Parts: sequence; structure tokens; C-alpha cells
Amino acid sequence: MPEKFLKPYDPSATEARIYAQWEESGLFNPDECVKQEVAKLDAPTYSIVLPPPNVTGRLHMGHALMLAIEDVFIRYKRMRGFRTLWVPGTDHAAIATQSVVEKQIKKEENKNRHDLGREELLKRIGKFASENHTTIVNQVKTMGASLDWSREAFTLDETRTRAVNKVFKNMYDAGLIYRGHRIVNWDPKGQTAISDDEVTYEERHATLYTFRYSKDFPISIATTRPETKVGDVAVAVHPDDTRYKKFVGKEYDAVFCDVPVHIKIVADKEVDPAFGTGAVGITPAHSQTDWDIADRHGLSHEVVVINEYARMTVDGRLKDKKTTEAREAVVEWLKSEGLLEKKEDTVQNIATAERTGGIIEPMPKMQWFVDVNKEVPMRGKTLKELMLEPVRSGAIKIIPEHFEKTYFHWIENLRDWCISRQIWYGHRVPVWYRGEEIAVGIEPKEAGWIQDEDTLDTWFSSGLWTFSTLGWPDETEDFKTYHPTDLLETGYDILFFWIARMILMTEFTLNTIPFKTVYLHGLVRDAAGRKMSKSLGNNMDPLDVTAKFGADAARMALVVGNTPGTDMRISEDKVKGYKHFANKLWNIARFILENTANTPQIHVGRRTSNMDESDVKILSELDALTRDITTDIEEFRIYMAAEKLYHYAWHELADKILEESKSIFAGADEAARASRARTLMTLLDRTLRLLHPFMPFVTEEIYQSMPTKDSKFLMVASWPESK
RNA sequence: GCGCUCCUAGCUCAGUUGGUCAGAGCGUACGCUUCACACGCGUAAGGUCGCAGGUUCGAUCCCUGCGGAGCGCACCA
Repeated sequence: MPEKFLKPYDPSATEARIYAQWEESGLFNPDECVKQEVAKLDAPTYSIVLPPPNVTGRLHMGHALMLAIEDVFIRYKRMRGFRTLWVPGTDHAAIATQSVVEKQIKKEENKNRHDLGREELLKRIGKFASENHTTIVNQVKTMGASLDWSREAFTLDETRTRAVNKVFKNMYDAGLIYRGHRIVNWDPKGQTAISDDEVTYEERHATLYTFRYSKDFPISIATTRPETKVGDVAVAVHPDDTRYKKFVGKEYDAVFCDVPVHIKIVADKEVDPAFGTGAVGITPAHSQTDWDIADRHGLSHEVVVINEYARMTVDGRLKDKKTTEAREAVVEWLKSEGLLEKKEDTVQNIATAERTGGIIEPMPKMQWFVDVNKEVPMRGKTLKELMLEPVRSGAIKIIPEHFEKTYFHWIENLRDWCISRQIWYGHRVPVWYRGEEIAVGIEPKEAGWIQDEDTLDTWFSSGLWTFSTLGWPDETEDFKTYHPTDLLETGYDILFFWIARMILMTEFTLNTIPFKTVYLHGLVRDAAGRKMSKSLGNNMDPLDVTAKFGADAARMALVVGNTPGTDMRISEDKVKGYKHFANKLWNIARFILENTANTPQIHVGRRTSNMDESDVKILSELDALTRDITTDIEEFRIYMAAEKLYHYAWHELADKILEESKSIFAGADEAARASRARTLMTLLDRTLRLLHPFMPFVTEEIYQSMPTKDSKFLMVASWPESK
């Protein structure tokens, strides 16, 4: 028996060494598997693209969970002989990354992006991104993830940029991308427009003020934002509201807080007669709802009263004031004029930018949009419908299934997607202008063309990820072989951001699905059930956890009992438990190797007629377990497969079978001894194979000392077939 | 407002198409220097499966209502 078994299992001494051996073997690459004849040239394929971690920082436990789950499926399929490809990559994460670097520069040098200029800022961000990339890759490797590093991609690299420009052009030519002056979610802090999905709502207390524009104005209105009323063009009431019916259609002039306003009374069914006074002041330029109402009644959108820095643009006492200051000033003015009628506390949802925390200021801007309601040429369907269809038909299966309803619900409420951003880090909008001329997709060779200043929403490039990583737009072998991918595994929190966009982009571009199954994992929370965050200081660094307990332990702790779509809690205690389990396996191996060392000619798994009755039973139970585990993995119940294996190894194999073997080995019955020795060797060999996808390191390390070893690495050994 | 999920042992959670499913891990208590392992071994305590109805021969699992927790869209101006 090898000497290493005389000491307790030491993951830190083992894992890095084994990963290096795997990497060196080249067997993470399916082409190499074929070359080395561990996979057949015509074997079926299995592919996953890694959801690219953002280069904003280091990995967190959520990433560790993602890596653990995906590696389970990848290793399982690889052992089953599939040509298995797992493509690594990272995401430039435009806004997220730029805002982190900008904050850092502001803090350290007290400079903003304009002080540095576009070129210098991009240089700084590039450096930051590349440093994080190095850290991330190391963290990923530490987790044991068997990714094919020879195919690594970056959302902002040359190939991916070509894909972005090509898709942009195709969508533009199809009339699905348009440039329009529309109301957008403007983030004054990040100085950019953002999409509806990047807005998060926070509940805050506010004051609802009831007042009139002037003494002669016939109707009182209520609002939490009096300062916007200088931009009003109408008052809307419900068509059936008898209180106001007689005013509908009339127009009034007033001077509101030094600003002349012209107000028309309109009737609109969107107005809730029960709220406030039942009359709404309409500010088309600074509210999406008001913009829509204005559209319906032919009112102007042009009265803009707030600028990009959330300051007032009107003349008079409000000029240049921040909106919050202007609010107070308006209230003061209302009081002094005797126009304020009521002041009450209310709770409202305030829109904030998820990346910068800035309070969203809706305002009209010229931006690029993807039209989700326009028919796609040659398809006879809108992008919305193309997103719905594959999920509805079952071509794409979402696990857990109930997220399909959430997905449908989101699509129903979907508006056009604002894809241009006024930040510098990211894919520059591939549009060039020369006077009235416009060129899309490729930069014209002649002089005088100027490229659009804006960049694209980071999710535009992520949406192409399943095929851009495989070399598209080139007709590569990889693309032909591995697309559509088999599994997309990610957190449910980016179902809309990412999964929906991938379906949209792939359906439009390739007329096919990006993946067959979506496996959604939940959030990883701390032991108290709180979200892990920097501000709470309850972050767990996967590197610390693996250093302390080993990657195998971390993986098991993350996988066992973690049902898809459900948040989980993790604590060091849980991880510690699986470190003990790795050691338990080590000792099981030691016992078996020790007790079978002198048994000649072990034919693993081969049943002979002189096999002991008890061994026949044990082996048939092992077959049942093998079937069970295989089915569980095939049906995506890896949380259960992992738990069953843990239970089997510890409480069946160790507690019962090994214990009862002691007396057999101490006995005089030589046939029984030989029979049991063969059986134990079979059990160990089989257990290692079944556990390998979950705990790759310790199983590989033991396998390397197994007399039953029939492959260079357990990683490419065959998955046990049950009889 | 529309929609989704959850409420099972002290804690965290399983329970895969209704019938040995009342479970696991951790924790707790007591006892073990047993020659694979103290990163261990053995034994034990314990829950009317949120509440109330219904369907069924039979429900933790299906239906309805109620209560509590969380989440996603939309949004009240």
C-alpha cells in the first residue's frame, strides 16, 4: 500500500498537483480526448459555456457554486464518453467595471472620467480588468473546474467584437434596431442611460403635496415631486369622474414658481380617481407614464426642466437648483402663495440604478433601441414571440420549471430595450456618421466619418455568448459541432438580463435555440441567511474556503441538498463536514487496499460462481445505487445524487460493509475472504467513479493507487454501467 | 395591482408522478485511547409535516380558503 495513505488526507498538498496534471494532459479539451482515444471521434457532444464572471473583482461563493454544478455535469458526461466541451471566459461588464474604476480614481486621485479622458480611462480599466482576470482564472482552477482553457474567450476581445458588430448590423438592417428620441432611465450618478432591467426599486418614505398651480386654476393635484410641475403641460382626470367632467378640454395659463405653464385638462382612463385628488399633473418629459398619456392626447414632449445632472433648467428661483433643493423651494413658494392644501406622508417606490445607486431621472434622450414588438423579417414573429416560443414549446427546458411562468410574465411586460450607454468601457456602437449619411457595422474607408460616441449595453454582447465563444461569425468547426449548447447553468437573478437576451439574440441571428436546458441555482447566503456582501463583511472567499478545507469539501457543501432555484445557506461548519468526508474516503481506501493487498488476481466486478452470498447481495445493491445516481444526474437532481453517495460511502460501505468485513478477514474461510476482497475492491472502484464528478481531487488521488486503474486518469475513466 | 415560491425534528433543509416518506446533515445528551479513520465509533432524545376545510379507500405530497415569510414584474401621479 502506498505510504501516502498512512497519513490523513491533505487536500492542500494534493489538489494543486492534480489539477496541474489534468491540465498538462490536455484532456479538458475534447479534441485531445479523441486524439488520446478516451472519446470516440463520432461520440455525441456535450457542451456548456461558462457564464463569464465579471472582471470587476474576485469570485464569490455564487461563482463557486456555479463552477461546482457545471463541473459535475461536465465530468459526468466526459466519463460517459461524450465529446465534452466547457468553454471558459470572462465578461467586461461595461457599467459595473467602469463604475468601480471610476470610484477608485475618484477616491485616490479625486478625478473624474473627463479629467482623465477617454483613452486614459480605458487604459486604466483595461489594466484593472486584466489583473482581475488573472485572479479569477486562478480561483476557477482552484475549484477543480475542468474547463478547456485553450478556448478561453472575453466578451470584449476581437472575435466577440466582430460578432457584436455583425449582429448589430443585421438587426439594424432588419429594422429591429432604431435610434430614437424617447424617454429613458437616466442615471445622473453614472451619467448614462440604462435599460429597464437595470433599474431597481427601493421603498422610501415621501411627502405627498396637494396644491393648485395658481389661485384661478380649478383643480387641485397631488404629487411627491412638486419641482417637476414646472414641466407640466396637462392635468389628466378619469373620463367618468363627475367632479372634473366639465373641465375636460379646457386650457389654462399660470405662472408656477416663476415659470409660465400652459395646462390642458384631458380625460384618460389610466388615472385612478381614488388616488390623491383624482387629478394628475402631466409632466411628459420626466415620467414614462406621463409621456404615454401625452402621446395619447397629442401633447408636447418638449418641455424639459431637468438636466443630466439632476438640476433644474428653468429660469427664475429654481434655476440650476438640484431637484431635491428645488422641491423645497417649490413647497416654500406654494406656502407663501397660499396654494398648498395638504401635506401627507406616503410610501413610494423610488427608481435607482442598480450599479451606481443613483436615483433615476427619467428624461427624453436620443438613444439606440431594440424593438421587441416589430415583426422580424422572414420570421413573421416579433422578438418577444421569438423569446416565448422555444420555452413554450419545450425546446428549452427551465429547471425549476416554475421559473418559466416568471419568464413569461416578464416578457409580457417587456418594452423596447435601450442598448446605448454613455460610458466609455465596452463595445462602441458600430455606427458612423458623415453629415446626413450613416454607416452601420463596418467603418467606411473614406475620410470624414465619425463614430457614435456611445457604447453598447454589456448584455448585448453577453447575449451572443453561446455562439460568439464558438467562433461565430466564422463558420468554425466548434460552432458547427457544439452549438446549440446542452446546458446553461446560472443564478436565477439573471434570468431576464441574460437568459432572455441569449434566447432573443440566438433566435434572431441563428434561427435556433442557444441551449436545451437552463439550470437555475439560487443565491448563496451566509449562515444567518443574509445575502453575502462587502458592506456586511460576511463574504466568504472561495480561495479561503478551499485553502482551509479543500475544493472537494467546498464543492460538496455547495451541491448537497441545494435544490435548483432555491437560496442556500453555507457556513464553515458545513464545509468542514465534507472535509471530514474526504478523509473518510481516504481511510476507506486505506482499509480496502490494506486488506486486499495479498489477494491474488482480483477481477473487479466480475461475478464468479464461488462468490459469497453476502457479496452477491452487496454488489446488487451497488448496482441499484449506480442506477439511482445515474438517473438522478440525468434528471438534474445532483443535489440528491451527492447526498446519496455521501450516505452510501459513509453509512453503508464504511459503517456496515467494512465493519462486517473485519470478521470475515479474521476468519478461516479462505473463499469467503477472497470473495469479500474482490467485492470491496469493486465497491471502492465504483464509489470513486460515481463520486468523481462531485469530489474530483480526492477520488483521482485514490484512483491513482488503485490496482483496478484502467485509464490514465479517473477523470476520463468510464462511468460505471449498471447491470 | 399581476405573478411566483416557501412554512416538515433545536438549526439548515431533502422528500423525484398521493400508499414502509415521517428523513438527512449539523447540533444536543450519554458512553467509547475497539489494530481504516477522534477529520473517529456506538447509543439516545424529537416533529399531530403553518391553520381550517375538501377530493380520495388513503394526503406532508392534489384542490379551496386563511395566516406568516420571501421574491419578481408593474406602479399612485
